[in-house]
Amino acid sequence: MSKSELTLTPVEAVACCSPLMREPLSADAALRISPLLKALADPVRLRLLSLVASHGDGEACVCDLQEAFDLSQPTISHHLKVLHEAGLLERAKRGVWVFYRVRASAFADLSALLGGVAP
Amino acid sequence: MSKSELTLTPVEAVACCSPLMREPLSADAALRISPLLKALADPVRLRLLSLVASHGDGEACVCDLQEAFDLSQPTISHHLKVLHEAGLLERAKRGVWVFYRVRASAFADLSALLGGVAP
DNA sequence: CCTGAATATCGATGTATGTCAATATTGATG
DNA sequence: CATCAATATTGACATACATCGATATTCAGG
Repeated sequence: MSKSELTLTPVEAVACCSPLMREPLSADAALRISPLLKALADPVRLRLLSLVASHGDGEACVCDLQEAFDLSQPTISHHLKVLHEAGLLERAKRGVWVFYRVRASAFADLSALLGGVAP
Repeated sequence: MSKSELTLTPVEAVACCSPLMREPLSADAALRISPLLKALADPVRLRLLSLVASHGDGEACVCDLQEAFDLSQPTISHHLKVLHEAGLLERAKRGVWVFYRVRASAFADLSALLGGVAP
């Protein structure tokens, strides 16, 4: 599929919003932002994200991540997909391995939205 | 049930954690933090929070909030309860009315967790 | 090519969650 | 105290989601 201008990842949808605390969020904006928070709002995904982010070189192979959990391989794969589709993780396939990397800007945007530190 | 010292609201559980990006989140910490994000991860609750925060005086009556939604009264009441139990909103009953107010520190903590702007 | 390893997808299942209508509770007021 | 208005609780229902086992896909080596 091509990436049209109309399909934003949840992360992209957040970047353009004034902080939550300054003015009422439109119903539309809320609908675009909530999937990003849903993606974050799971203990396994929080740890996955944190593991990737704090891994050497900011990149981690799926095989590195599985070991940290007592969950099946499909389950980990599912969670990584959710994080990727939300725009929080980048995917890179090298040989048989798949490496994930955190999209740093995602967290700056989220932090701006929530923290409300006005520019 | 009484509120013992051992039961923290999700917000209280976040305050003590180093940023997501610096070191791997423990399974335990992830379990304590995720309910807070779950509370946020709903479009209605995002708007409720934003409405309360941006309302005059930082405080809003339930009656003010209902009008903004095309949802039943019990549904709004339910969402406000979720936000309150997560530690994101304070409740104050005055007469027949109930007023909600944002717990400002909650967002500072969240922002610190996600943004990773180390102190 | 065939095999094995790494990852993804599929289908099923139990549990959590958003929503509503009905009802309960609480407080102000006649 | 009887009543009405504001909010909360309950019970029911449909949908979403986390998880698993089984299977498919993709790639490297022999």
